[in-house]
This record gives sequence, structure tokens and C-alpha cells, in this order.
Amino acid sequence: MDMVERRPRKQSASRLTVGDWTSAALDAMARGGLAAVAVEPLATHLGATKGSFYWHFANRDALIEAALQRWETDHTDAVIALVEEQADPLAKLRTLIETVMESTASPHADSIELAMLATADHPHVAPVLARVTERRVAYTAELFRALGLPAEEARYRGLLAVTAYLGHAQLARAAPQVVPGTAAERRAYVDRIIDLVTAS
Amino acid sequence: MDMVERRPRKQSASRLTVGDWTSAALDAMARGGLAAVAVEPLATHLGATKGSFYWHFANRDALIEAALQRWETDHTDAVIALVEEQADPLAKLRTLIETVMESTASPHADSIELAMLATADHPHVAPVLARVTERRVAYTAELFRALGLPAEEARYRGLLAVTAYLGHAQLARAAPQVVPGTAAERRAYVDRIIDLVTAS
DNA sequence: ACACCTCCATACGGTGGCGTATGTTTCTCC
DNA sequence: GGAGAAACATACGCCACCGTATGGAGGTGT
Repeated sequence: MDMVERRPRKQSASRLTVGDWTSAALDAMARGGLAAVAVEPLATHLGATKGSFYWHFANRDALIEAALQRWETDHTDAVIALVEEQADPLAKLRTLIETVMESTASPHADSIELAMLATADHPHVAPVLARVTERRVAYTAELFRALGLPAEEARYRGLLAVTAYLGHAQLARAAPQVVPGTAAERRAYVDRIIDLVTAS
Repeated sequence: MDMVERRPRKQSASRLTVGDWTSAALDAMARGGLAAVAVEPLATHLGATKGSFYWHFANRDALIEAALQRWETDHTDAVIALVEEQADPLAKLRTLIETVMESTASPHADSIELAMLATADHPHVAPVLARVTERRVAYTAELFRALGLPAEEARYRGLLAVTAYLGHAQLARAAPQVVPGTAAERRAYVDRIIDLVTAS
């Protein structure tokens, strides 16, 4: 019943692993949302059939769970690692906001997150979103604390930063024409937000 | 082919109108998103059958279009009317932000909007969202202009305000535990956002 | 009171996806 | 090189929903 990977063996070219299915699931989610994570279309996309899938997973739900779990670990780790390369707290903060705002890291990941927000009520998605969001607020608040702000104020700033990020993501998708078009304008826009959030 | 209402007649109790169906569609959308706008479940919910529906509408798509159109007109009018009751621009701005942030107007409408954001890519939803968002940014920018800010700065502030609104809506849904819990805290939080956006 | 139009119910065929049952291939190991 | 397990393919029944076809009930005008 557990979905752990067996010992790798030789892994001949035309045989799928649990990882292949979860990757395909995340891809599908980035394109068409959680509803696009459907067994039969995925199988067709991978050049296989359902028979393969139901050997690796108990059902569609198990695939969703596996995909979300992998996204949660991969995604948060990647961003934090990128930010922690910076030395001082202010540089970290700027790097963090610039990264998530411009989605330099991965537009793919951004699509997945939008898809998750679009299905925030889903029993498997909700806890993941809750954890990731809480972690983001906490981490950003920590940066503000390192900048010398008191705990309450730092937490508040973290909340504001995450709010701005989420709002920007929604805005860019719901009405791309209102958001600054050129890279330079967008950069100025992000700078402005950073100034606002970091204003004493 | 046109879906205009016929002359009202007597309208016996157990007969459905186009308006009944669109209302039910918006209700369903508030509960389960666009996917919940399904003909047969709606018919059951209304105590009718598909036969009734397909007399009033050409297909499911026509119902979605009608529902979205009604939401667009009703919703935008309601908020603007409420705000325009205020006298000076600053009071208008505060009323606007407080209203949309606290969702005092209608939690029902808020659910519908979240559902629309969740389906922002849908061919019928996308243009509605684009228009509404643009109108919000423009209207808020107009308020800032009335406060004496230059056009470019006003537009930027309007963008920021809408961003904060959307982000807050997403945050409240994706991670309710991170957002201030008590009414007093929430009020302070909103006040703080207003200060930030209106800061010179 | 009869024909007529409006509104709706019933019944049907079609599609897409889920999950299962049961073969069939391919690898592994001895 | 043959047994057994692992990884698939095929075929099936099932459900939910869409859209159509057709008949029937209820108002409407004359």
C-alpha cells in the first residue's frame, strides 16, 4: 500500500516510475489545474495506459497527494536556498521579493501555485497551502526581525509582503494589461513595493 | 436564439424563469466554483429537470455567460454606489478599502469572485475579470487623483490597492490562520494597509 | 371549448473519466 | 533457460454530466 520507490534496478527506457507520474501530474496541474490531473489523459500523454498507473498508485487521490507533497518540499527548499545565498538580511529580503515577484525562479512553479490557489478548498491542497503560507510569513517576518524590527511589527510586515505577492500573482493573471508591461517598469514597480514594505 | 425575458405574464409559482436559473448558477458558483455550474445538479436543486433548462438556454455555456454578465453589472454597481455615498475623496477611499477588505457587502459575492479567480483562464471568465479589475484600478486611481496625486502616481497607488485586496482575499482563504482573527485586529490591519497605501 | 403556444418531464444516446479484473510482456535471479 | 515476480496492456462495468427528441401538461386567445 505504501508508494515508496523500489530499488532502482536498471530502469529500462520505456518503463515508468512513480516519479515520472508525479512529474507528469505537476505538469498537467501547471497547464490545466487540479482537474487536469486525470489518470487516462496522463497515461496517454506518457504513452502508457491506466494499467501502468494503477500499479504504481492506489488511485487518483494518491497521485495528487504525492505530487503536492513533492511540490511542497522542492518548492520551498529552492527559494530559501536561493535567498540564503545572500549575506545581510536586507539583501535577502530584496532577493526574496524580487524572486517571487518576477518569478525568475520558475514560471512553471508559479503556474502550479496558481492552480493550487484555484483549488484551495481541496482537502489535500488546503493543508499544503496553509503550511507553505505560514512558513513564508514566518520566514519573511524573521528577516524583518533581523533588520531590527520588534516581533509584532515584523510579523505584520511579513504578512503584508505575502499579501502583496499573492495579490500580484492574481493580478498578473486576472488582468495582465493593468500590470506594468516592460521589464523596466516591472522592476520599478517591484522596487516600489519593496520600499513600501521596508519603510520604517 | 436570444435569451431575453418574455413579457412577464402571470408567472405561476412552479415555473422557472431565466433569472431563477442564473441566480441558482451564481449560488452554485459561490459554493463549488464554475465546475459546480452543472445543468443536471442545478435542475435537481431547483426541483426541475433538464427539460426546463434547455428551454430557457441553448446550453451550459449560455448559462455561464448570463450568470457572469449579471454578476459583473450587479457587483460593480453595488460597490460604487456604496462608496459614492461618501462626501470627500478620502472618506470614499476608506469606505472602499474597508468594504472590500472586510467583505461587509456580501460574503456571497466574495465567494463568487474567488471562484472566478480560480477559473481566470476560462474563455468567458477572463474578459469579465479583466474589465472588472481594470475598472477597479481606474476608479481607485481616480480617487487618488482627487486627493491631489499626479496621474502616474495615482495609477500606481490604485494598482497597489487592488493588489492588496486580491492578496488579502487569497490569503484569507489559503491560510486563514495567519490572517488576524479578531474583528479588532482585522480592523487595525486594514487601517494599517490604508495608511500604507495613502502615505505620501 | 377548441386550437395553440409555452413550459416542462421523460427517455435516450454520447462522452470522458474512475476503478477493477485479467491477461501479457519483460525483467531478475538462480 | 526456466520460474517467478514486476510492470504493463486490454477490456470491462460504472457514474456523472451534456445535449436531443418527443410527448404531455398548463395557461391563452377567440
